[in-house]
Amino acid sequence: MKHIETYIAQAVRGAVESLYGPLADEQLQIQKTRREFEGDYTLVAFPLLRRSRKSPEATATEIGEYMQAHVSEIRSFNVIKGFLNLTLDSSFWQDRFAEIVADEHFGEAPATGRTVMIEYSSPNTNKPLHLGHIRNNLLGYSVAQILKANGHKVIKVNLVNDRGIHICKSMLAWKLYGNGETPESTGMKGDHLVGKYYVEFDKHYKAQVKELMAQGMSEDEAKKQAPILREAQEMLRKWEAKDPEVYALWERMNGWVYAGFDVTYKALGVDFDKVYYESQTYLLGKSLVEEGLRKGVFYRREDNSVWIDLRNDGLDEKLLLRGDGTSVYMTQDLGTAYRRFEDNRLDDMIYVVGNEQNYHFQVLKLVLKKLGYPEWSDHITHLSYGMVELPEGKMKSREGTVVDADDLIADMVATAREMSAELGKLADCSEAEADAVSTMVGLGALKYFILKVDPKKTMLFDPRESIDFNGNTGPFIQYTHARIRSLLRKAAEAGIELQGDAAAEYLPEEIALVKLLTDYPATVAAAGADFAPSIIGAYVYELSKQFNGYYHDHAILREERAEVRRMRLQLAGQVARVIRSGMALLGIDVPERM
RNA sequence: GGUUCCGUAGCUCAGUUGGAUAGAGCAACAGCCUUCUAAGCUGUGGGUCGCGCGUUCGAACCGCGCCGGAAUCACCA
Repeated sequence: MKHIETYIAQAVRGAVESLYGPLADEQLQIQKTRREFEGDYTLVAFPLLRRSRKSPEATATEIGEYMQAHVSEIRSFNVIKGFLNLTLDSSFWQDRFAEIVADEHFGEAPATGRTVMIEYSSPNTNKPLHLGHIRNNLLGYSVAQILKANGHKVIKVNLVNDRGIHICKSMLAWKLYGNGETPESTGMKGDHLVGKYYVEFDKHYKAQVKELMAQGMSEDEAKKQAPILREAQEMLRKWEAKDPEVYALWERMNGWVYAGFDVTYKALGVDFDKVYYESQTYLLGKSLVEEGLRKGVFYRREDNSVWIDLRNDGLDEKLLLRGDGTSVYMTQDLGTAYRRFEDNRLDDMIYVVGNEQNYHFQVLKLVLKKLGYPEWSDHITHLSYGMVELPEGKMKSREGTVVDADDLIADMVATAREMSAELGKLADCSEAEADAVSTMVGLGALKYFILKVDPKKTMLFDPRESIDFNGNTGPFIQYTHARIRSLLRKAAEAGIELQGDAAAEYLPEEIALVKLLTDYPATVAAAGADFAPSIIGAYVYELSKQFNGYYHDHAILREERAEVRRMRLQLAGQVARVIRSGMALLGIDVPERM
């Protein structure tokens, strides 16, 4: 189905041009009529005054009269100040509704042939996932869903930071204090067990620093000299040299972490088409650095380190390769970017990474451009998101104020369960069904809460108060869906035929719902263009809210006129369908009952 | 100090890319369940859109300058 606004715009343009002659695009301003005024679409007359040489009111009236006479879909119009409000005939909307019902792929754009890669999650393997990762994962997954709905081929990738000093810290602490503990022996999730030893390391490290300082060493020196840190650094060197014992321990403990992550990812409902491991990619990019040196884009310092000078671009000098020839973050990212574009013929590459990396991505794009790959540079998007803060301020792992992802998910589900029990909602359900619904609702609340916020903004998360199940929330939308599904079940039980002709007079509220439904494809397109799940969230909420008002005021199943009842059931069914579809773009499931 | 981002109701957030009287939810208060699920619906109160100047028919939105906050500017990843 074509976007209706485009169709209307063409009709209006035709009318205005036959009155005043050819128009530039910016002179034709059409928008949906605001709710407080009567009408479907509004033409702003001000930009046309120079052509009409009349007052705003006279211009708008003239166009309105012309359109009413010449465009069959226009039923009436009114003019308020310089605004021409056009009302379409209700048969126009009924035809649109019939199109929606018939369209099996409503809301999905046809294939574009474009391939987009999106990287998200990108965890370290030394500790479990936390609230910040949740925002990242939900954003990445949702944007991937939205891009698919926009007709792109999407490749979801994870880049796991599985190597480095942080992993060695956990490994060493486990070796020293672990007594051979395993996830099996302790019953702990693997990522939590490894995280426990990361904390353990920090404890001993701090104690050692304190002791060295008590012996008269300066703080800076003590922080460098603490034996346990030296040992961890030694371990990293051994790892790079592929020392069999260290390597085996590394593989074993990372294996625990991956098993743990898998559980969390599954609980969150996110997945990946491909997982990259930094241990396999960290050497990439060195040849690109060589290339940059040859081209004179980079330069080498006396100590052999390689740099790029970006001061003319408003940035600083940036290190690309260490003096000892080992790679840094930027080296690796250049390499992976190169490989990804070469291997996959990507049209776009999206990185879902926190805003603390804004500078990094500025540099990455500039370096690629200067290396002579503007076609990549221009198609890299850093989908930057703000921190999630707690009422006490920022999360700090050292102070134990981190909100653990697994705990949070479990809490949300438990709360949903309690709420259901309190409201007596799932009394006649099986235990398994009650579990499934509570999981959907708890996660729906969490996901919607996070995704409705503009990613750029730092957001506040109050574990006690923020997550609500009433008002502008995931459960509100899920509930709307469940009520409609209940209606349809009952209709089926009563043997009411839903298919077929449903010719009936539409109420204004019903036209309003149809209008909202027709907005869905354009909403999906807008969300895709901006990588903005929040646009979908706002739309689905609006649709639910509007339907709830309608549901409250009008009988649907209890309506006695058969064709009106059928039309209303069909309308409700399409609302439920679009809710389900939109929520799926957010990665949120909707229940049949709740 | 440089760069980037943010600032809208007591709180959490929208605001269709410059349009009409700036909107939701939460919290507060007042109502609505013998009738399709009350996780719902209706109503009341609540605003110097951080501040100032400019651009124009028109600015929360664009430009400039301030104020406040965040991130970053590492031979960490």
